[in-house]
Amino acid sequence: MGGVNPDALRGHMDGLLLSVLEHEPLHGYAIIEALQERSGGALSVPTGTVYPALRRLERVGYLASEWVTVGGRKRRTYRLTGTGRKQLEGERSTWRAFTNVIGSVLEPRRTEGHSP
Amino acid sequence: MGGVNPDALRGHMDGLLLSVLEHEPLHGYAIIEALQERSGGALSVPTGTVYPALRRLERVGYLASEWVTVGGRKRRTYRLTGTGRKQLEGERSTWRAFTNVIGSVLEPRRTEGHSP
DNA sequence: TGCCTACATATAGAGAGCCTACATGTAGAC
DNA sequence: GTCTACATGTAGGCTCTCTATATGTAGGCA
Repeated sequence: MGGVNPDALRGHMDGLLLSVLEHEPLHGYAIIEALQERSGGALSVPTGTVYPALRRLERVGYLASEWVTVGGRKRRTYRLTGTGRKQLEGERSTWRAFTNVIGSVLEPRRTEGHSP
Repeated sequence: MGGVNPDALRGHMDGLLLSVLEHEPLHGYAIIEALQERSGGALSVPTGTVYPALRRLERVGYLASEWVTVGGRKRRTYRLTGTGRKQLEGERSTWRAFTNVIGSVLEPRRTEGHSP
């Protein structure tokens, strides 16, 4: 449990972050919780990964952020931009292609398949 | 063609290499071709990735190698060891878990159906 | 009052592995 | 003799993720 190999996460973090922001803006801390919840507890992404990644995604224009104060606490709330939304679509089709490619090599007999 | 994001490959290379060696020993160059063939041309893994990776896998005991001369050409031929075979099993179940986790976050509640 | 936990953001530095680019060499075709 | 395919290998760079640390607020509780 909680056991996703960090190396394997490489290159998929962006899609995960964009995905949890698809329907509502969230701040970093809430994003981490959302990832954990959506994955059934399997994803525990440390703050040192998430905060820099969010800034990077904002820098390239996929996200936009603003400071919001709630109950005396300051939160930097991120939302998807238009290009971010397009990028999310791209991440999803890339993901499907990726799983097909790796799957075809790793488990040659299985042409398709998602669940056991 | 050749369109798998290098970053995404991180942490999956081992499984791919072990997998193509499952049923027969191969040398590095042939492994690269096998990866390309099995993936339908999508995987073009450069020599600078494969050769060091094979050495690493040998160092940790998943592979064993020997020099073979064929038609005047020297090949270092790799084969799976016993632990390598076990590791391959591990890589496969890790892969299934990984796709489930990422998939659950990236494409929530879409288990079937296939809309464009 | 002081302490602890949960909430919340951020950065520095390390680590690892995949890539580009280059170096080296043989065999066979033309 | 030159070119392509075959074949292996290393050096150095890049980038992302992680660990560890720093900072600060709010609320419960003894």
